[in-house]
Amino acid sequence: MDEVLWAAWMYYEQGQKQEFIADQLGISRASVFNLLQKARDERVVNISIDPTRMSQAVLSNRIKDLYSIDTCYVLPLSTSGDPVHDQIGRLGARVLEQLLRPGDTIGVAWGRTVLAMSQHLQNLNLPNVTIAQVTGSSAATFAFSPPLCTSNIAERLNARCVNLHAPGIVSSPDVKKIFMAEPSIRTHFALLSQCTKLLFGVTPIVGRTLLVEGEFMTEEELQSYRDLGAVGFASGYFYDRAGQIVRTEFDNRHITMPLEELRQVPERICVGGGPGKAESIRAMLRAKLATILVTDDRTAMELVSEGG
Amino acid sequence: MDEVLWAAWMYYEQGQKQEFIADQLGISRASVFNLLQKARDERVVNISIDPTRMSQAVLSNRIKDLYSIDTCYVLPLSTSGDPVHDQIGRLGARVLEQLLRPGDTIGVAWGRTVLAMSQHLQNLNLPNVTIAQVTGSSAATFAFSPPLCTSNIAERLNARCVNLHAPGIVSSPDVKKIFMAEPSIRTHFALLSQCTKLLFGVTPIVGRTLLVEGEFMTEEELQSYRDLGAVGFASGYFYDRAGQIVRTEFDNRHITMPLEELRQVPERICVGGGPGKAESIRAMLRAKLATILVTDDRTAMELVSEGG
DNA sequence: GATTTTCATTGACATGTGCCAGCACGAGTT
DNA sequence: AACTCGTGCTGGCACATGTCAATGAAAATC
Repeated sequence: MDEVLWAAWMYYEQGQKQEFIADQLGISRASVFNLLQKARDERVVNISIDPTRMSQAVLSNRIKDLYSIDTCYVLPLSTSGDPVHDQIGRLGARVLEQLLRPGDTIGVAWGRTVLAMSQHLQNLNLPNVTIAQVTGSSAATFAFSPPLCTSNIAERLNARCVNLHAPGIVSSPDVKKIFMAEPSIRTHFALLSQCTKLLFGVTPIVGRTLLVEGEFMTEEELQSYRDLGAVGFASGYFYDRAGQIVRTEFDNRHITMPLEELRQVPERICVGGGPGKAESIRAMLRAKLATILVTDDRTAMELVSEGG
Repeated sequence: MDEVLWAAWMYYEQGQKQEFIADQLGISRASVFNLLQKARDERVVNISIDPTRMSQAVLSNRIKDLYSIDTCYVLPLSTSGDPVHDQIGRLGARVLEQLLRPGDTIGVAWGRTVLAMSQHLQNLNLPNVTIAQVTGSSAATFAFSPPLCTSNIAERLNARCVNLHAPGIVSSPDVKKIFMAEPSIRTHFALLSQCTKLLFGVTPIVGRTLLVEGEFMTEEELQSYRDLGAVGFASGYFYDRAGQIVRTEFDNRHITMPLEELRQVPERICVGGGPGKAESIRAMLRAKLATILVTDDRTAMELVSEGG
């Protein structure tokens, strides 16, 4: 344990060669390499890119102006092995790390990218940070479910984790009302209304979607939104191409942060990108759900080009 | 500029090889190397070690308990080319980066180690941080003078820099009184009393010292402190082996933060180490000038061993 | 106590990186 | 136009790093 630290210090801060360190510690150079590997794995060393730079590129600024958001971070997407949502999660992690302040309360939705992001966060240790689940859980348990996204992020940030102990969807509007009147649920929503930051993904609603596959809703329920012109879903709400929120009776059974309160949150970070998501993201931006966007360069190109 | 960013991202976040990046960008591998170099120089990438680990070692905890301070960071000192104060400055930089909070006001003294520290700070960008000079300047201009230490740190942290526009030593107590009554000086000292953190070095007062060489005081003035049993100087005050503050008429001509206010600052970080400093540091700790100590392992050993 | 499993450690080889001298090109100078 | 200077890019070599199968010591199992 201590050896990892010493090796890391000598290598990364003092710029010593592995061989020198091996001599000092009386072990083989290969072992020094292993110690350094461990140091990286256990995040004893932080190697990270200043995310503000990612928002200074030309593309970022055009998007920022075009959609009147506060900041846009654009990732240079490479043909590496990692899937797109993983790479975006990585940049999202850097962004959150930079934006995080002591005393923050962060509302977290769910999704593949949000989970990926949680996995790439460094272990930070700012005082008095709270991570709160924005949406109730779905019936099925899958890797990127709301409680998992929330608790993963809280763990990495050494923050208080507040899960929402309620289903995401209930059977009738009346049941929702009953739930919402419960003291423990009321407390949770009171906390949510205090959020200083919000974190969510986007999903288009064409073809097979996570919404249906995650047993969050049925194909029929989803279709009813499509019929009303919805093109995407983010932070708990559906919206159409023009950025208008689309509602059906489903909303009355959905236990999630109210739209008015959501829009009050000063910093609302949306992480999302990859092929086929551009249209959905464009509409989401028009709906003013996000103030900060983290995406990839391909999607960013689409966002500025077909100004449709 | 953009290329630096892309290369850095692909290399450090995606783990691509330089050759691959060279292909992508259509340049030679050597150029990619140069871009990465630039990225490191310009601090587009941050490579740093989590300093909390440095305070979890056995040695750190013994010092912490022995001298009743809040935290002690211990550096594994190697026989590398870098001088000791430079290495300690490096660790000090990591510590400050971790402790820094939005809205902080940081009082900065001066010294070789404090300057070294400023040079190793990353470019951070927390809102509303102020760096204030604790002591007036000396007549001679040397590299680690109070205004330089202050402004270097402020620059790196993108913080407001407030220099103290007054000499460190004046010719008589009356002149000090006149200075202290000046509105601009009063404003400065009002700011200092609001400090949330303090940063200073230590110097032993045997042999040729910076105090005399920096033309801060004369050899005779220094000797008068030695005669009264002083063994060190830190954050503007002399103290003896038992940790008692030692005063001479010199104090009445010294323009610096008052002792009572200094001890009110919640986090007082002392950076210092290297051969011959242990005794001075021990006495400084007894004088309760610091709450946080950053030092090297050799000095740390001395601090716990000869419990004199 | 013998046998198997696990795991950290290592030497040696394969690969990636750092460095430097030399080249090409544009800007400023005569 | 010729010259000089400065800057940025590149090829190729020396060296540093990453990888992996083999080794041996400790722990677990029988």
